[in-house]
Amino acid sequence: MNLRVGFLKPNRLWPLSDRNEVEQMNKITQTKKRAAILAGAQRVFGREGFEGTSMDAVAREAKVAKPTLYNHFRDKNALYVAVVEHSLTRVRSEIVPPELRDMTATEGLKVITTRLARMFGRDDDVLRLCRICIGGFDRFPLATSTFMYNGPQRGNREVASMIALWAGRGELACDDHELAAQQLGELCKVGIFDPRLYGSREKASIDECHRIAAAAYQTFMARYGK
Amino acid sequence: MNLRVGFLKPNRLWPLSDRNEVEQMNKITQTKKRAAILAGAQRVFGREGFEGTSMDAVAREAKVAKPTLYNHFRDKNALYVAVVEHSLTRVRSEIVPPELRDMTATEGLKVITTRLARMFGRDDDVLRLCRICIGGFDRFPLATSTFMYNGPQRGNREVASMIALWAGRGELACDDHELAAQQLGELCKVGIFDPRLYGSREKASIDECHRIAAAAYQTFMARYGK
DNA sequence: TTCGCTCTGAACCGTCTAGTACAATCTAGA
DNA sequence: TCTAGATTGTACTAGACGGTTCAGAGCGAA
Repeated sequence: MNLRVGFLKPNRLWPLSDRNEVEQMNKITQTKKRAAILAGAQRVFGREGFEGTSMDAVAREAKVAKPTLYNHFRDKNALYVAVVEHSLTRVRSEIVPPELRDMTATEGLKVITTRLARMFGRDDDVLRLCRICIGGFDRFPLATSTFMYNGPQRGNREVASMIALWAGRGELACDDHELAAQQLGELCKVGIFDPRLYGSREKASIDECHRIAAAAYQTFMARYGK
Repeated sequence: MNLRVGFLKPNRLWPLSDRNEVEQMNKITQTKKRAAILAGAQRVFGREGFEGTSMDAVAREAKVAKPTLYNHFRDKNALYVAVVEHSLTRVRSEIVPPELRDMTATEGLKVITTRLARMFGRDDDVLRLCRICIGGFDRFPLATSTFMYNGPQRGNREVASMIALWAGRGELACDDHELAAQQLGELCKVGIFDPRLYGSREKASIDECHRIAAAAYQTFMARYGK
């Protein structure tokens, strides 16, 4: 792949700054195009991996002309990183909503396990994002570590802080909150995430997600409940 | 990529059958070369993915001339599938050894969790194989489903049958052996497998594997122990 | 309408890569 | 030593792909 940075034409969009107000007139169309490109690229990258994805394929999937791609993103690498970041912001869908702090451990953990199982079993964006990051860890270590930090680790920290809260209230018996949170997360993947990751099964049904969530809850409470 | 099947020269090796006895004289060298190619290809595929891997790179890694690659494997696809199969046979390293049947649940589960955690935290071949299969699920569904069937699913079945055995002896309280086995497996990944898969951490230390195994054991026994 | 901008489709360039051809060299048995 | 087959290095072909160029079309604002 040619990594040479092309000549920066002044009308290119990617700096996205230093634009006078007149240029805002087509902004809506532009952001629409940008969104279409990101969505299309996310699908193709998730399916084919970084090297397997051609810019022509992205253009086709996004129903956009190829120069438009390069009008919005400097090159394939930039598009890739943008896809990771974009997917991440969409995925950051509160596993731990604020109202959880007012719930008891038994109530709150039911909410958390249900949300987690549903994410692992049914969210296609999460799946694609994971595939993309696994495939790109070698070429884009920064994007991958951003994903790890803002994705799984952030989720774990949030769950761990809830567990700490409940433990502090005497509702759970747990020393290592971090470990407990990770165990809870893994328990919610059982049978519904890995097979999807390897492409060998379809999206789980809502019932199945509930079943897995309930099993995770039971096991977790057997260990850390009071 | 050109998928056209090339002309089959009669001295090509890949049918690996219909060979007269005289041809066996160089068999040792051949199998050595073949092994070198598979090992090298496994490394490169695991690092770079299918599309990111060039046959020249494999030849370089395996310290072999490019035509030798094609002397052993019809094309890149065949090499890829062979790598998956080969890694699988190596990886099929008894998580559930036969002597487990004579152990009690507490003893046996300690063995199983230790082996699982060690595999997830330290085995590079397993890691590469997972990456390869995740990256190739779309192009090689058969290879991936073979991997799922002979890898994770087979492991789960073996663990589940042991759990059933112990439950039958009254040492565990467990109805859904399959689910329990899957939960045990996931618990042994906690914090040591996913980060490696995403390339964001190194191999776990033996101590850390033991810690994770012990935590998995405790949680599992809290739920299913008597 | 004109101005300024983006989008489009197609053609194009340079590079990389899968796979092949070939002639020379090596290896092991007879 | 002879021989058959495997290996090697190099050079080649055909096609795919990243990225660019260009002329023209669409569109909102003044």
